[in-house]
Amino acid sequence: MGGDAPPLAEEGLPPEALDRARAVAAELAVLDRRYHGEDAPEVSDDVYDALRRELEELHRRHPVLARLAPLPNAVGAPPRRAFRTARHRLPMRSLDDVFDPAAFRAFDQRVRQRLGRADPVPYIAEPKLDGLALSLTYEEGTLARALTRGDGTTGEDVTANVRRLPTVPGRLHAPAPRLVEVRGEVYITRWDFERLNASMRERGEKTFANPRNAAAGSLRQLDPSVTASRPLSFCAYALGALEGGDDPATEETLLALLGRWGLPVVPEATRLGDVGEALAYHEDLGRRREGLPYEIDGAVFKVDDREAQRRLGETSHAPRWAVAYKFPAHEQTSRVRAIDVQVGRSGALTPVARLDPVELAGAIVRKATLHNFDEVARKDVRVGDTVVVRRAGDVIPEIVAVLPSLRPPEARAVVPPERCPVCGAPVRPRGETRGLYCTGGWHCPAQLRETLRHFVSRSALDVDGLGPRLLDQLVRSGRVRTPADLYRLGAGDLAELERVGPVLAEKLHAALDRSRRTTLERLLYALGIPEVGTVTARLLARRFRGLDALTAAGVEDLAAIPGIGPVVAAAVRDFWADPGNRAVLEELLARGIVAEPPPEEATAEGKGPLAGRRFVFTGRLATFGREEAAARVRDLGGTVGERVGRETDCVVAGADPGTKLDEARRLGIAVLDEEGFRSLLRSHEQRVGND
DNA sequence: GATCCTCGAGTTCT
DNA sequence: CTCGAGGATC
Repeated sequence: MGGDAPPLAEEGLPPEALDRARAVAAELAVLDRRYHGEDAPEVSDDVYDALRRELEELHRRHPVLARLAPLPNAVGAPPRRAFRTARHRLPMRSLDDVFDPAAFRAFDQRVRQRLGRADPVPYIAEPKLDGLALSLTYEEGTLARALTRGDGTTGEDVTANVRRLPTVPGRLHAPAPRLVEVRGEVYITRWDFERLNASMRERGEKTFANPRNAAAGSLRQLDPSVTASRPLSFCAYALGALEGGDDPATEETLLALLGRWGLPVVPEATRLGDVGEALAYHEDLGRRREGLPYEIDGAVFKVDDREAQRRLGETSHAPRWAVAYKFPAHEQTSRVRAIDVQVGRSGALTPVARLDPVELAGAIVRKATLHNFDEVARKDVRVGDTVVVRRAGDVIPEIVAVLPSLRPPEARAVVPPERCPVCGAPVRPRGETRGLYCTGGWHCPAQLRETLRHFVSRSALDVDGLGPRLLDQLVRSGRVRTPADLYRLGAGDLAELERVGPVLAEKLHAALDRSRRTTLERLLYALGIPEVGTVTARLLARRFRGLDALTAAGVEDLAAIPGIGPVVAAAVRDFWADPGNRAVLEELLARGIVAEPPPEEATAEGKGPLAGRRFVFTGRLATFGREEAAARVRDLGGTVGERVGRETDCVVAGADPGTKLDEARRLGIAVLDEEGFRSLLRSHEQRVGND
């Protein structure tokens, strides 16, 4: 066999693997050209890396693909014509990447094996700044030439621009060798980046997508005076060619030498004794990443001993003695397996992309919302597409963009459904927002289940243990048709559900029973009145203090409440006007729901030591939950907001604070840590107690 | 009528 | 967290 097989019928190579590999290789080549030829690549490094890893993985699985669809010469792009080009004395290589501790340990293993050492090898570690690599040649101590990396062999001559950078010395402080090539990174701090973009916006110019693009774009200006006006920083981290001087024995002494020459040296560089310390360094840097003044995408580890470096040598594209240990990507590529349609409690139909699982900022992401069908159309997401996925604010996955060149030919655009995918009821657009809604109401199992989920949620009636799976069973078996039906269930009924034994049934029954005693504002929120969330529910509860007064209230009475206008008032009115809603409310009350009005003091406004003061919480508080903390503030007459604005008086920051803390600092708003907050409460609560 | 802020509603994963 | 839109304010 095999003798007369056609040349391309390679053993076990599925044709789709070949197609995919070729498509990815072609896309990488395009990105390469764009990245090196212009300054505004459409996709981030993360995306580029993800595609490259995918192709490498295909090569591993089907080695023949390495020949049929090779990795494009990673840094092989024509430099921009406008700059003169010059060859590097020594090629500027890239570094191999690793992404997890196991791969880093494997790197260390290889190093020690090649060096024939059983004992630990010390490393120098430094943050990997997200900027633009630069090579500076000093002759007799004077800056003679500055080259970008270019394709690694040949770079662009940006000497005139670099001479205008305040952090690059024109002359080295003595004693300098006859010729030395210093390598480092041009970058821009987060703060400078913000300011630069702000001023570009003011002048109506295009802003930069990220600090790296800003640094690259600013350095590669044809007019050096423009470069001079940009807030570029530089730091040095390596030596290239060296003539007429002593080669330092270790990376540590090398960095010290760079410093003595008057060059800014890469910050946070640290010598580490072994792998364990290296891993700890990486972890620590990752924790501090967001707080650093510049953007980094990982850490670089180099064997400290330069003689050992020489013995290790290099592969065709990277040194064997160094590695870039990158942080988990904030952006990744994945493929859309399907586009599901979810039905929310209001009947809203939401398209959700089911994705090939990818790790993103430390979590495995399988789904990403597409919000509505307009968005699907605008982004033109199709089943089978390769997409760029990001976790917005490192939390909620979103599809940033589609890579259209990787679209398989059979991918078809998604058609918005005409009938609810769950209950088959017709679908209608609602209002101006062109979202689609299922018209099935509580006959639609999905709508009913989501309504119940809201009803038992923590801010509503807070029934512990009644999750979506159980609710789904209750709905589908017909045991529950309205929220009030929940209170008809006995422990026996609950025990009939799948995966519910007598013990759990008893617990659920008790939880339901407990939830009967609640507050008016919780009940109002639980009912799911359109336009009424927690805040509006509280306003209504404080003003009317009872369901009879509330259901009898006219639109004018409602709209008279500050914070409630005609739209919300009408929504509340309409809700009570619906006989079905009234029936559910009556039945809830008949089944023993007791809604406590808010305490009298809370009704009076502008009282209490914190009256008129607005608090916002961010981060995790160790000694109480967010809700409890908020309740304590309100007890003292203060208000609690969700977002930081000019109205905010005080931000309370717990562990791992979010962007709200930055916003507070920016606006110059008082910030309390948890301890400060507790003592504030203590002092005021005592005074109230003593009255 | 424009502008700024806040609220509601939808979303993911641990 | 983000979006869109309601409400308050000038």
